[in-house]
Amino acid sequence: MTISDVAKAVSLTKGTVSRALNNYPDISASTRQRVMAAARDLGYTPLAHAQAIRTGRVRAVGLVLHLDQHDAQKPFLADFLKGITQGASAEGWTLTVATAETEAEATETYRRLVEERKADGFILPRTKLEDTRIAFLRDRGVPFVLYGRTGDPEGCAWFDLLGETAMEEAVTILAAQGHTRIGYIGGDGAFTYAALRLQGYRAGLASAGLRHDPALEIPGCATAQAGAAAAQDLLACDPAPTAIICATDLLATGVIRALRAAGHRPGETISVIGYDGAPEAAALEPPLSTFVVDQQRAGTRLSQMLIARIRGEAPELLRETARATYREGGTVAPPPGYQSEREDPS
Amino acid sequence: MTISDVAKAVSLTKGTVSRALNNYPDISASTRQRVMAAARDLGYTPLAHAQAIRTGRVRAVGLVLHLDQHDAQKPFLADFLKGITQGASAEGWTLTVATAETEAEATETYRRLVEERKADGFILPRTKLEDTRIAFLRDRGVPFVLYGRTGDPEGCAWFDLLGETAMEEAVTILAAQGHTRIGYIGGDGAFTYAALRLQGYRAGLASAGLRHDPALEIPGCATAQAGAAAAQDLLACDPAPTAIICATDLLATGVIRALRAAGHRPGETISVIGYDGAPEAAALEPPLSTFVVDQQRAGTRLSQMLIARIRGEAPELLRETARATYREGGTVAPPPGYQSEREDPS
DNA sequence: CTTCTTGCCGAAACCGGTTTCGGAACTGAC
DNA sequence: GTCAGTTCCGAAACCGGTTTCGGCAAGAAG
Repeated sequence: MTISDVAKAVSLTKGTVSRALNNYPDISASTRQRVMAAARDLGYTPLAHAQAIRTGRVRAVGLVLHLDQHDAQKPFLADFLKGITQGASAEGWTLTVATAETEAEATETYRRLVEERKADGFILPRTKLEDTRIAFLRDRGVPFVLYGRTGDPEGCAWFDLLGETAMEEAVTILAAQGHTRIGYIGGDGAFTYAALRLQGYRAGLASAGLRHDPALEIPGCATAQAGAAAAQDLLACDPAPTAIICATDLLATGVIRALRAAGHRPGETISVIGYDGAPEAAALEPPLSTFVVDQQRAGTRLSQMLIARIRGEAPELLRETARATYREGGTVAPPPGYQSEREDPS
Repeated sequence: MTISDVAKAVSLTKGTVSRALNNYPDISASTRQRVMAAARDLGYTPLAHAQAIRTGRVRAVGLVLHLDQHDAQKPFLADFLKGITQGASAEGWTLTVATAETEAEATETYRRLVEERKADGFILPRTKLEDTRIAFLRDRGVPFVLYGRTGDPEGCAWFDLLGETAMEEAVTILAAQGHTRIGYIGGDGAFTYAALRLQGYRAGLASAGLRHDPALEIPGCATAQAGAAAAQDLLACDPAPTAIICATDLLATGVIRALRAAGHRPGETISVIGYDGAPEAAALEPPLSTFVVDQQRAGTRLSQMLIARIRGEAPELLRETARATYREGGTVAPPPGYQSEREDPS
């Protein structure tokens, strides 16, 4: 069933049918109706690649997953993909997925997808402060949207969650419970989110009127093991923190394991707050108190924004942030022996 | 950089260049060398969609993820995708991903992908005994490969794991520890894997010389909650089972929660074996003893087989199975009070 | 020296769409 | 009644490849 078949059915030329279906203004309303009805009745759908040869658009968004061994993105991948495909298919677009392990392999993959034109643009997850992917795509003039922010935002569109706000809120929550020594275990500093969340932690301390002790701040942790080791270091401080904020739930799982091994009971003798809303952390006993990210919505917005970007929208107009919502688990409690000083207006 | 540019550079026509690059026999070796060198130097890569218009192939494998709320596939998705894309990209193919929540939406999605020709064939995960997707694609003559088996294998190619063998092995392992009353909690009966694993459980009982008690067999569980409820039912049996085999790790997490709530200590007072190798189950304390599935390899084989199928290989020649490997966690122990009757050759 | 192959490449059709261009028919103004 | 301006569609070029077909030239056979 080609466009020529439709043209024959309505006794028009394929060029006219094409213009009718694409809402060209030089087609009369009656003809347009007739063509559209015939196309529907005959079950005609244009071949995406046949259109692409002239329009240059394959109507596909690209996503290259960076799957090294410790990828914190894994648990949310299904929701994220669901969001992307929903946003894309609402516009008649599809999703092309590829994977890469190293940064070099990733660049090579982008290059291949661009040259073969398997995608019209890309969603870039896990952005870094200095990101070679951005440089590469910017250089080639390929549209892209960041999931996260980056060092040089020139010409970049993005969607991101305000991790810094969440970390600040975490400090506030813990301070309200009476904690004064709050530790922080941060993520890999190459990623933008890690820097922002660390800033948020510090801002939270400041606004809570708490002193910033560099010894309680352990950035640069990428794995659950690293989180566990960092937790041990924090426990060795004097005085030890009574609460620990983790930049990711992955770190938090390692932290909780280490705390248990050290004889602590998270949610009783010590408090822990994570970030992500990972299912692994929700399955713990007690469930981790954490900030839940709506990955599906992120995916949807990203694909919508990317399509807009490809259609010519200025990147400066495509910058959006959202907030993660705090989910009470069971790992937050007042510090041991703390007497809540209730407000007493009398 | 088009094929015409290459043709101009070597003073040939684009038809000749095309034939040279595609290894047609009527091109002299010297010319072929010259063309290929020029193409490489100029950085020429054919546009996939431009080729597709004549060849009818877009060189893309399709995958429609069935993401209802209780999708057991989520945790492995990253590995699975990694495998698929690696198998595909080795042949110069890519992966087109879509999602669907209901079966009707899935069919509609397949239809759209087929009509727009966004994929040349499909990998069908989570096969059912009676699968509407198979009927649909078979009817349309669209190539596909099953991840799992199905009721009517006519014209089907597949890759699958021998879940039945694993379940049989699970019984054997538990019987060797001295268990005689071994419960089984099975998955949703609509899926082929559920029926096969149940068969494997029964076969294991038979070969271990254990009586099959229907009361210890609770099939049709889809969620962790259902698993927890089933565990409570099993504990209410008289005598209660001393070990429980779960068709999936998802069920096992619910089972273990219920067992704990009932005062049991998995790995001491009761034994549990799962299946899948899910990270959530590995994060438990103690880690779940389970059968680990190499999802990445499954993905790789599936994409390789699908490409072969699309190239014309007979489906009967594309049927392959693999085995899940048992991973000792910490949830298996002899039944309480059981004295191991050691082999005593004296 | 013919004639028949064979090897090798050019020319052109083709795939299924989109887009440009030009002209016929109709309209309205004078 | 003429003429300019619209409206609307046909014709054909075009996108970037692939594939078919035919023919020229060189080599082999007689």
